[in-house]
Amino acid sequence: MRKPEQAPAKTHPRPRKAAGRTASSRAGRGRRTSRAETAPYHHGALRDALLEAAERVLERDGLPGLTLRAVAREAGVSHAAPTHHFGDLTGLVSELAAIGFRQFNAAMAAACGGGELSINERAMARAKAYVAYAQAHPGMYGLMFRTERLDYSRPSLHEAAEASFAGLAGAIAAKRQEKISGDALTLDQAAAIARAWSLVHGFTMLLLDGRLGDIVDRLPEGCSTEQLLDAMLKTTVMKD
Amino acid sequence: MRKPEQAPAKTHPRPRKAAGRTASSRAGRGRRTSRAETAPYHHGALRDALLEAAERVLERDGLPGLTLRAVAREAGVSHAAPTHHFGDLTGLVSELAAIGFRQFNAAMAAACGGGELSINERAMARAKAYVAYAQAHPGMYGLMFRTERLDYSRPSLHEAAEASFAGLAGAIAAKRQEKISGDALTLDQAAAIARAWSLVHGFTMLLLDGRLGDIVDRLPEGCSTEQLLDAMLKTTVMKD
DNA sequence: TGTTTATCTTTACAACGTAAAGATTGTGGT
DNA sequence: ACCACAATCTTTACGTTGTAAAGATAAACA
Repeated sequence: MRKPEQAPAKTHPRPRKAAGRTASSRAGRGRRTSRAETAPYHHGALRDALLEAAERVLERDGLPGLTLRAVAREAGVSHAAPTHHFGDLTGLVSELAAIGFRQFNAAMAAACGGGELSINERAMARAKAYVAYAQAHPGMYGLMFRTERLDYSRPSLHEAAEASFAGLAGAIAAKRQEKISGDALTLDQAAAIARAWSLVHGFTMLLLDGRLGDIVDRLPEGCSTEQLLDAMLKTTVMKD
Repeated sequence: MRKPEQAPAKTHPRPRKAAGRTASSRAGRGRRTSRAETAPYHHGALRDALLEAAERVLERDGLPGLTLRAVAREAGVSHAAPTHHFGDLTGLVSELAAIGFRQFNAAMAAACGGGELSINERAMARAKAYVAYAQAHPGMYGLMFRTERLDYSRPSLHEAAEASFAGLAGAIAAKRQEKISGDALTLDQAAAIARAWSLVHGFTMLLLDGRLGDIVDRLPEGCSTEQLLDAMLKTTVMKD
């Protein structure tokens, strides 16, 4: 009864057999203490478990490996279980992206720290945290910024992504010592925001795609990508 | 027997039966044994026809619609025909991306024009051509810059992409009135190149993803994205 | 002319997303 | 306590995709 799934995966995808999951599923029906390690018919917190499994699959196998069935295997449930919680692949991916945006925002907020940093130092710290998050979680960052399968009409995703934008705009406003009136921008303000975001986002994308490799390889001895980022930002960030 | 191909298309994809296909005589060879109406078994120039079909499919249906079978349908051949010419989907996509890079480079070179522009004007023209190409061919641009399924070990793709980088680096060098010694860069030079590329690339990606919508909507009356790009570049491009 | 080779088609298979129906368990009403 | 109902998870099924392999056809070549 359990055989049609978890097939050998003969072609190109990573075999990467699911580790555990052997004697678990059909074991105890009688006792229902909800503390047992055995997987009962009702998981109890499958939705969160699926999202965690999805993040593992994403960072391990990359975006093309992030499939509904792979996530279900990773979580140890039937291949159709995710559908019930997320509707379809777009739903799962969008909820995962929302988590990513929250992590991302938290990382940048933490980098800004308390009040012991100057405005300029905070802007630099935020930019570095931006790139650092993407390097630490390339799968997540790719999911958030390069997938067409995101449904921004989902409140959780829309909200988390909006917070990301608001944080950026707020930082720019603080640097210019202006207050942004939520509904209107001058051309200069808009250009400053677009410039900062485009610069950091573009650098991150090119870096993750390995397209800056040609540049990094030609740097003087001992120069890292962080120094490159630093040098790149120094003239631009300082002048807004 | 079953007729698994070409009939159903029940869900979203377009049926779009092969239309023309009569003018496939296409000379090229000494012998024209091709019947006037019926398609000859041997196409004659299927490789190029597939690439053109792929570009049509891409711009019409987007990246997710660009499948081997869809391209074969568009070209009016069997679903396995592309495999013979490109090996696999990565091969087809990579060759198409190479074409995209060549179009892209040609567009930027044309925008720089002859010698009637100043160095700064040429840099601006190049940046605007960059964004304009992406807006005119969003599918192609997405294919070139956001797909993981590219095989840069293919000479055609590697070469075309390399030319893109060389053109950019050359433009920066011209602006700084330096000559770049192909094998080494100072940190300042590298930062200038990374800055220009990141800025334009990031802006383009955010624009195509609709993530600048919040900014554009808050612009003063009658401000277009071109003006935003202009304002964004003006301070930065001018100072390198 | 006959053979060989390149090109295209047919057939086949595993993986995928998704819909629908069945099985199991938690929950609320009486 | 009991039972109907709803939520959760599994099975089954279908159409899609990429890709391998074998068959058919036309061009090239001896």
